[in-house]
Amino acid sequence: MTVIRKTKSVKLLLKAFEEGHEAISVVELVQQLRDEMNKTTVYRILERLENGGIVHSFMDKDGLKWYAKCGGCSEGHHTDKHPHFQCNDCGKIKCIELEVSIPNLPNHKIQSSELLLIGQCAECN
Amino acid sequence: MTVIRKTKSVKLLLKAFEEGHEAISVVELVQQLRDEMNKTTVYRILERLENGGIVHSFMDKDGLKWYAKCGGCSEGHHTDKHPHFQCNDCGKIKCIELEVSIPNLPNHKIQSSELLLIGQCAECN
DNA sequence: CACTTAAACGCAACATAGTTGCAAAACTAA
DNA sequence: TTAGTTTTGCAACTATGTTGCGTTTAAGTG
Repeated sequence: MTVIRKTKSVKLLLKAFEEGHEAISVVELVQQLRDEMNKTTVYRILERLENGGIVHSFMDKDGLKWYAKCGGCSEGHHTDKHPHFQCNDCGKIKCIELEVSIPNLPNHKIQSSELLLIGQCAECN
Repeated sequence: MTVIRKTKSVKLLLKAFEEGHEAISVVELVQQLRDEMNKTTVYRILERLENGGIVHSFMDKDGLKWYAKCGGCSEGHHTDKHPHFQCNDCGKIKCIELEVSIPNLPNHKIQSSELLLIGQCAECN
């Protein structure tokens, strides 16, 4: 089991996930923390946090990477299969805490799934 | 209604969608057609074809853009909400012709959705 | 505390997907 | 044929994400 050391940088990143946002894009994190740490560090810490089951990642409608705090993941076994909603107007993404039934495909082994809902959020509607 | 002119380049691109593949990444198309046309042309024709409802696009697990032939789209109204399956081993993607029930979110207007299933395909399994 | 070892970090350079502006070429319609 | 519009190629650019490597920081041990 890999231990994630709570370095100064790690703490700063974790704090970013505590502040209202449901999900944050890597681009925004790099921008937000540009005075505190290098962008390479941001990428590497996020990878560590994901491997450790602290956060999970997914791609948005434009192919950019986002992270959000996991609500039921453990190392090596990310059970989070909840969908994400991205607003076409403000671009924000939030986790939708709903179970989605994944279709069963003959001869296929499904390991994970990503459901992205796209539209207009409550604020922009 | 926009008419898509069947230029030589457009015909070549359309042919690429007829040959076995279910979905093709832009990267592969650019590579495949590199002697026939410029990559900018590939991007622009794909955009036209999508607006015309001939093909639809989506992002894969790595944030790369893929296209596939629509089976029920018309201009400006892409009704294709079927999921896509991407193999973790060979990387190929195919359209899954199944209806998926999209959850209803209060105060949200959902305009489209993308469900990507990730695992191992029949060939790699 | 001093020393050793491993993990984390910064920096610069790189790789690659996708975009833009502009001029040349191709096509359409009269 | 000519005039006007659309399409294409090319080069330059933007942006996300990655890699290698040397330096710093932190953890563990005697």
